[in-house]
Amino acid sequence: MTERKLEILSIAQSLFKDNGYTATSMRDIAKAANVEPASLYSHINGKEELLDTTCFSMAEKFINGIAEVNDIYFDAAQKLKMAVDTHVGILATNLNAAIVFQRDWRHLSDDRKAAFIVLRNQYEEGMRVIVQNGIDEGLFNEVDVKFATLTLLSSLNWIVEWYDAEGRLTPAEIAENLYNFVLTGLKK
Amino acid sequence: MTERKLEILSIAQSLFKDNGYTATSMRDIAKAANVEPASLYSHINGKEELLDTTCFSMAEKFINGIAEVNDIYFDAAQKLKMAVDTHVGILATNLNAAIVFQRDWRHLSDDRKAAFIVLRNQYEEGMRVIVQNGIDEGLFNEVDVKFATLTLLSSLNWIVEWYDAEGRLTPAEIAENLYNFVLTGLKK
DNA sequence: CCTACCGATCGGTAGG
DNA sequence: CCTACCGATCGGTAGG
Repeated sequence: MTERKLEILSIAQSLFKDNGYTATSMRDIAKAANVEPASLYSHINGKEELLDTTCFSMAEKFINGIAEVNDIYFDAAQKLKMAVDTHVGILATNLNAAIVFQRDWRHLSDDRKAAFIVLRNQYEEGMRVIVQNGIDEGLFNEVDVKFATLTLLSSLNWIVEWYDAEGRLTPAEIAENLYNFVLTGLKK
Repeated sequence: MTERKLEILSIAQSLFKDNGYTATSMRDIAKAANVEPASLYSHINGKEELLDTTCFSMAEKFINGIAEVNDIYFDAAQKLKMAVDTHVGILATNLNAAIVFQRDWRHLSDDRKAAFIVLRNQYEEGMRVIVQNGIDEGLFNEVDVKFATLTLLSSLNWIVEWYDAEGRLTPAEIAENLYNFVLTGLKK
């Protein structure tokens, strides 16, 4: 990927984040990139490529992250901490792309969408393994694994809705708060 | 609101849920309603009215729900249970509208969006009050209230992504699982 | 990276 | 609820 292509991708992600993929036109992207609309096509094949690259490059980061965590032989509590840390880190350092990845993958073409969902399920499965490990090791309560993992992931994913790089919490602090909350709950 | 208008609204919500507000055209809605596109305008003022009505009628349901909970003088744990129950109930019985409400409020016009955000903050504040009550009453740990409420709400909101009316869990069971999870966490 | 332009589709209106 | 139609905008191409 050339530098200019990366620039255009980054500009597009910022616009997609603000207005959504569908409501962002190639003319909007061109304007933000200070070129004529037609000029974009010497760098990219079309609008969907921008969405596709965003969704799949993010999916790859998440899958590599969870694979790394599950390759290391610590107990489930430590693995969970690492997974939460990694997840929050990826979101925080790729915030625009993360929002697009979460919100607009539905607008991929049918076959690409199917491929995306496979990766998404793969990641969720990696998380479920950690929760199941925790139960097997006697560290976690005997919760409904599917349900608990979904709830955990929802907390992780919602971060993009309020995370602010200039806010009072660093990604590491967010990850720690989240980990503690998921582990011990509200009850005194 | 006439019966036919409600029908059109319901059809629109179903299409918005599948393809998003922006990617759904008036022609799509007309086709699904078995009328010509121009005929829709004898029932509604325009496309945005469909989104507006959806977002604000859902917001109203949520705000009424939390107000009702906070008006009843039980302890924070019971209030939280009621709030979770109510929230899940509203999502489950208005699933299409709930998805649109969550995903597409960003496409409201600027002033309506501002009004919407006020209502949204009002609801979040209602939830924060419950969490704060719990801490004050010595029932909950001294968590970061803002953070905990956001995490709680994320779990509640994410339900729409996987809830299935024909699935194995009823809304009441989902609410109970969620409440238990948020209260006690994973750790044994 | 530009000028010039394409066919398709958009939300919406006039008038009945 | 329909026919007929509007101006605007869409993603993208031809050719340089």
